[in-house]
Amino acid sequence: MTTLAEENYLKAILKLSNYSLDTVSTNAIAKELKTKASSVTEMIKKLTDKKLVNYQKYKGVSLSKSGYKTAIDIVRKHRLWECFLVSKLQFDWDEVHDVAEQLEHIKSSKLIDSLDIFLGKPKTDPHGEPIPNINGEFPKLNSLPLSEFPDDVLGEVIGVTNDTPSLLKYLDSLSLTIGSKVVIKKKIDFDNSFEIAINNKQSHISHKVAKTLLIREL
Amino acid sequence: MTTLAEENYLKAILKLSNYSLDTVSTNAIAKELKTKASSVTEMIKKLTDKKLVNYQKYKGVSLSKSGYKTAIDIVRKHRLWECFLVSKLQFDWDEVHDVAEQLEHIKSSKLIDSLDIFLGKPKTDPHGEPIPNINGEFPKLNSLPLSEFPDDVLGEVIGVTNDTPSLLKYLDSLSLTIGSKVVIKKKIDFDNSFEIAINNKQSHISHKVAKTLLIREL
DNA sequence: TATAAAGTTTAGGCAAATCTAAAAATAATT
DNA sequence: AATTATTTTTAGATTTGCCTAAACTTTATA
Repeated sequence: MTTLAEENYLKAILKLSNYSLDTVSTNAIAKELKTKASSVTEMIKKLTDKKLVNYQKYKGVSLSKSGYKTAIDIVRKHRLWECFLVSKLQFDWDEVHDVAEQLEHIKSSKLIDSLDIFLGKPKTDPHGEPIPNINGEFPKLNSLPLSEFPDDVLGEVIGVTNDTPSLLKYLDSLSLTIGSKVVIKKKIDFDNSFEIAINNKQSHISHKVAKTLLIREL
Repeated sequence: MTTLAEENYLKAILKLSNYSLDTVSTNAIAKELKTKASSVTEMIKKLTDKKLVNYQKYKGVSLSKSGYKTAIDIVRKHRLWECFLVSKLQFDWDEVHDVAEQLEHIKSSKLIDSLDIFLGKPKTDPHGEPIPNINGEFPKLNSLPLSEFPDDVLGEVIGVTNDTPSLLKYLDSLSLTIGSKVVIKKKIDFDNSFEIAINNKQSHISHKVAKTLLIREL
């Protein structure tokens, strides 16, 4: 059985490895979890003992197969609970994160599988992030970040890969939400920003914001 | 903010005081939480510092006003989550306890109040236990334990004040579930047991079981 | 390629929550 | 009322997860 702290470490490693089995550095984990590198080293040892990660001193950690599955299950729970909060309890999409952060640690496979069915086995959470299925596999969503989307092609926003409330509020203010139609009009080389049309209305966004938007070609 | 351990102590004290502000002994708490009296003493000191209980050495503890409200809120959460599991996720009533035990510690008043509305503000949980409202008040349910119910009067089972799975399975096997019609036919003095009719079918139950059944006169 | 800088680990402590064993207070019994 | 039994508290350890400071590796730079 994994503790709450262990689960948060596994989740951080999964995120920093871009949902792969790639190696992640001690400092990166410390930064992600707002803790100290020495604490990370200690926890890595415990995770190693439990065979949840592979580790070599000074060389970084990577998730083991079972660590990967454990971490994916937490992501699955987090995203399903976000769906529940938004679609059943009328939460706004910028209010769900902290509560889902708690709910993701509830241990009951019957609970999460029933919830999945109750919600109609959603493929994405309210921010458009893909939800791993019961076997830990991600659905394929044929989408690209806006920052990599081709110019002058009509696309639809299907997700936001960051749920910082300030970003979500900003996007709301631009009417740049799930379902919005977007076209890249011009790329500004100087700062990598974008002139775009949102539902045919002219606008401008930074590269940092463009990276967070998932777009599907229409 | 209360820790998980603190919340479990408050809940135990509330239960042992019969949902009052009565004094409870150290040993009783230790037994309820399957821990040692010395651990209880230590925790009581912390709860005292946080003004959640009133305490005098060797004289037992009682909940303070704020401790009572905190404990009642946990009970409210526990019972609302049980409703959710049974009515929305198709759990059986004998499967909900362990999961609700985890869910009751999720901290978000918006979550629990939305859940309450989503469920239609239920007055009782799947075992018939009353659910405190948002102000911590119990609904009145005009019912009695079967052990105190008058003879030869038709009643309806509206609750079971104990959710041990073995009891619930036993009650299922007797068809003695919420909504069943019962009449006490005879009290057996020797062991305080009861001859009863369940939906007009003759049966026999112990005093211990009769105490757990909440009956409303029809 | 030596040396400085950055990253990582070890050593030693701290707080929360638990335990055992022993001491102290209260309650029960002769 | 004195003694025994029970209950409660204290003292001292243990585990988990975190911290700071110092030591050690690796990487970058002059």
